[in-house]
Amino acid sequence: MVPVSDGPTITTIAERAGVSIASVSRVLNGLPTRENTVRRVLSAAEELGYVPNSVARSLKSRRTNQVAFAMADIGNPVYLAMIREIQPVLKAAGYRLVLHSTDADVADEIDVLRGLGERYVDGLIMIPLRVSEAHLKAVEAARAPVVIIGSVPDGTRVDNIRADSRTGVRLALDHLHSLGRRRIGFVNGPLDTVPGSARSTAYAEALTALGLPYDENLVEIGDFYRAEGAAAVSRLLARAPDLDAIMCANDLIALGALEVLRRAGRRVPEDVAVAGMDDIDMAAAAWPALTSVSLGSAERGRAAAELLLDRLGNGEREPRVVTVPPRLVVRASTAGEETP
Amino acid sequence: MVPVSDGPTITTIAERAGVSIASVSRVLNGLPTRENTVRRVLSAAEELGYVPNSVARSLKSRRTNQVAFAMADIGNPVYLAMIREIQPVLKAAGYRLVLHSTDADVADEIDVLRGLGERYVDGLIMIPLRVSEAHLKAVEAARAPVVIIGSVPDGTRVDNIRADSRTGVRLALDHLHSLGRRRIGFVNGPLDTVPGSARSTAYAEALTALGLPYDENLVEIGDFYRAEGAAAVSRLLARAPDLDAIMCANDLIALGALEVLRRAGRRVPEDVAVAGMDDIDMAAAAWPALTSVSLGSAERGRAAAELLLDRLGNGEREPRVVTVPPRLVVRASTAGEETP
DNA sequence: TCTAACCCCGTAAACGTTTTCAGTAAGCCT
DNA sequence: AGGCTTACTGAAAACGTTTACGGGGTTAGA
Repeated sequence: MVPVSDGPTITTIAERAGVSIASVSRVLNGLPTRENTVRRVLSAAEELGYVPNSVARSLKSRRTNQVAFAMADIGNPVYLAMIREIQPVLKAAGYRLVLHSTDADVADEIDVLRGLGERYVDGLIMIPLRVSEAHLKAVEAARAPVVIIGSVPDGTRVDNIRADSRTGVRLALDHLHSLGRRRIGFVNGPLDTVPGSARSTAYAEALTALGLPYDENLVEIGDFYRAEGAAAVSRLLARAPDLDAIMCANDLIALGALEVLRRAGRRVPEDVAVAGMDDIDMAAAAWPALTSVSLGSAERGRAAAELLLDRLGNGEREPRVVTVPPRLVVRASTAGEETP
Repeated sequence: MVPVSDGPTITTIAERAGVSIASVSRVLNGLPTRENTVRRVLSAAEELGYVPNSVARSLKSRRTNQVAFAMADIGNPVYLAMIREIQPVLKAAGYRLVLHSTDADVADEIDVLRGLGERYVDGLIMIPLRVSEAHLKAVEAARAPVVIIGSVPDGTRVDNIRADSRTGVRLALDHLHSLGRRRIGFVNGPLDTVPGSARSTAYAEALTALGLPYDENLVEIGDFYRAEGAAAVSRLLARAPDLDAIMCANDLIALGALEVLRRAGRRVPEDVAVAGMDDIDMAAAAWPALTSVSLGSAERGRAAAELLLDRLGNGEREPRVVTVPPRLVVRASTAGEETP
């Protein structure tokens, strides 16, 4: 466990096997070599417990076999679901995963992008919570392939994975409407975030499509976490006590909503139906189990990894945009039969 | 975004500034240099948008500024809690985090350890689910500092972070006992895992200490996941319908237990009290909120990171063992007043 | 004016690989 | 047997840094 003196290198092997380092390299890389040489080199390598130095290899080959993933916060189950898909895909392709948690700090995210110049990774998958001009500039200037999860302006020259939260919100609201709900509240996260703004627009549009009025009293802004979500739901309940459903911009908020409603003595779904978004693992484990719109976190993660690998194999192709369709997962919090 | 022709190197800068690469390097590293040279180099670097190549730097300096974290499965909330602590500590010290998910596969874990020879990281934090002879051998032979989270045999020459699940189980059982529970079931994960075996012993010991008999019918083995845990709880309920409490070897199992009990029409905690271990985020969000023994995942993560950093600064000190004390977090699932 | 001391700077080696290029030995054909 | 091809090998360069070493210029002291 204590750092060993100094590991063997191909030079050590070459000396012991009585050949040149070139031959050693060839043998180790499976290039055609005389049987006898192969044997000598391999046994020397074996005896010495040789392990190739990946740093030296990277310097020469200009590839690190590492890919970075940058997100706001590993604690967020959505990002976690993505990592769970990304990791095996990369691993299968021989890449290691380097993790960056940026706390949604723009400067930090730009740093990551500029850091690509250091060449410690071959590519980057990034999921910025907010997308600024600075981001776009940095992305275009990046020294390695980048895949962005989360919509960027059309025309940005970057591989892009998108969720379709517009359709997603629409699915949920249609569902609530079909259950007879007409006073449907909406609890969102910050409007200056990518998901926040998209879902805000989507809510308004869906109401219009359903012929329901947009009532400011039915909308509340908090943050994408449980505690903040719960607080926002409390405010919403106070302002619009007559609501019969709450659409939450993500599942963490929805979990907070369940808690608040329970404390307030409102039955879910009888009195108030609750729907979330993202379909995180916890949604199924909640009680009542949470109806949620899956935005395909896992699929987006996988798609991002695949897109990046593809790009790493072919640097010159045109940027691609992949949109992952949403899917409504109906559970007890809207359509439940169970009562406590 | 498309890979740029070829980034500037110190050679490029040297040419433009009309100095040698040595001077460039000196300036960039802040070594004493004539004012005039400094200015020329810095402005050349600026104009060229120079970013140092970390691979070349690593090759020379023999440090990568990367640390690996290897665990069975990123999906597990316990490991996640650890990562959340480890990441910022490492980041503050200038290290990047490389993630390995091993699926608890021994061969895979050994691979990670042997991979240290490739020198792509300066150190490793590993949390093996099972600890075999092969592990210990590989750890002792590792070419870079290693910190193991999870007990290893005394005397193993490796920095080691331990939870104290013995005391943890004891805390929970004392608590249940003090609430008047006497038929306390136990749902565990596989006995050949580090936590599984520790908690199994601890359960038996705690019963003895409390003067309660060990009843085989009260013990069931499943796996450390919700679904498997739920199945195990079902079997347990069938075998011992008279139990009045269930101690679960982790919170995922406990969440499964809540579900099964609810379906079975048993009230929690009135009919059956439920306690878990690990105190994952979800425990507080469950309903009823889950009593859980915190084994200090966050603290263990942080301690591991700090121990590794310390070791990276001082390779020769004696291995250290840090034990993080458990803490009982009482919530509604054992001591709740609320009823549905 | 000469020497000593000092300060910068450039040359070159080194880190551990991969890869090009040229050379040698062996085998084959005529 | 001599020339040609083939098959393998070794020397050396290269990847982009850091750093030991020594040389050259300047300044100060004698």
